[in-house]
Amino acid sequence: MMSHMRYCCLMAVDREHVLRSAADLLTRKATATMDEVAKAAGISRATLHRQFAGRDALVKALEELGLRQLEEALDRARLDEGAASDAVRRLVVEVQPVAGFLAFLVTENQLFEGEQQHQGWARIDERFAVLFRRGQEAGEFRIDLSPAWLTEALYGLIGAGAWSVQDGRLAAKDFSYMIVELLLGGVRRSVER
Amino acid sequence: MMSHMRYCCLMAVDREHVLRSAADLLTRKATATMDEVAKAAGISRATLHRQFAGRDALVKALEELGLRQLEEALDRARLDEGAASDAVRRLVVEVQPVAGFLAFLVTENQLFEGEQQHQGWARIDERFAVLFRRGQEAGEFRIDLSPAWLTEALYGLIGAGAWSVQDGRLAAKDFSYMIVELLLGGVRRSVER
DNA sequence: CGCATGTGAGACATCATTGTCTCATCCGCT
DNA sequence: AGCGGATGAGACAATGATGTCTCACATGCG
Repeated sequence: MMSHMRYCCLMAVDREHVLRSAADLLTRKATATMDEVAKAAGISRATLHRQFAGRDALVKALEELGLRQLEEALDRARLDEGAASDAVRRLVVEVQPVAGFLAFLVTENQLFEGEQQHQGWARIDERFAVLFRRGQEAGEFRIDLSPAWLTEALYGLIGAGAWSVQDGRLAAKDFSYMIVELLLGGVRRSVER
Repeated sequence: MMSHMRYCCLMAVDREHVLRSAADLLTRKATATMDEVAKAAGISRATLHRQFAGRDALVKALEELGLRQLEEALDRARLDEGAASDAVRRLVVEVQPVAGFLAFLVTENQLFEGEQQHQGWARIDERFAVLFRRGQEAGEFRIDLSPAWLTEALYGLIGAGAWSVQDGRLAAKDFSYMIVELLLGGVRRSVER
């Protein structure tokens, strides 16, 4: 099988592109139809159904790809090296390309009503929290804001950033600066800056 | 008309309660059925349909009430009085009761596909931005983070907070502290604290 | 008590979405 | 040119949501 690695128009690439546009669309309009998702991706509904059995399969694939890419971004950010502040900076930079995915996943993850919290998500939560805890123990971060809250807050900021970029209210090149500076330093002017 | 102000079980109150539970539910599960919305509010689907012609009417009412309550919260916060930092603090405190609404509105507001951005929303945006600009001009806030971004970021933080409280990851009493401290001071320890 | 109003439960037709199918077409490859 | 694989367009039934209806019941009021 797979004797020909040449693809007709696009193939493995297409799958990712489809998921990317689906995430973009579903982030804004969670009730979007399969037909709308297909059109947003520039393919027909038939092809969409060939790649993903149904809406559930699409969302699951969306989660898997998003979580995987997010984990890869965290790997690249080397969260356990150097100063925690710098690690946060690297983290946001690496996360930017997947920020759309992250925004979607954050809003959609509790969609799993009674089921257990997707464990892949818990792992990512933990990696964020570990970083913040490390910064606290190193005396670099304040200790009156819990790692769990900082994790949620960073999700929120990244989502807001992705959102703003998508709407043209924020230049993509300012994405990481705006997020990191606000998260680390806050809005208040301080003498040490 | 309206000769009897006595209500059977609840009436005007009920409407608000319905909208409140609808916001809570739809924030978590945007694809929720009218039937689910009705059950979440503790009423029958028939009654829900009597109060709101359909899903669109429900969402529109949701927006109107949410925006109105949000504006009222901003009024109470007296954003133009005293130090900008204190105004931010009052703002978050006043917004907390409507944070669920706000989280819903933020995610759902672009649901209006081609139509114009709901103008009521633009007004609220502006009030936030004015506050941040005032803080900057007073030398209280740093000037390298644009008021527009700070507005979006605060939405994100409030949403994350509402979200965390709803899931029990954050105590309701810590809501405003966690948000305000992070927004104003950031996570980095600084000498002036 | 009798009436009016609002409600819950359910039946029902209608509509939209979904999932599956077929068929014509296009493109890369041999 | 001929072939294989993938696609787009559309038909189709099945499913689910929606909107409207009726009826029985409860509650407040005169």
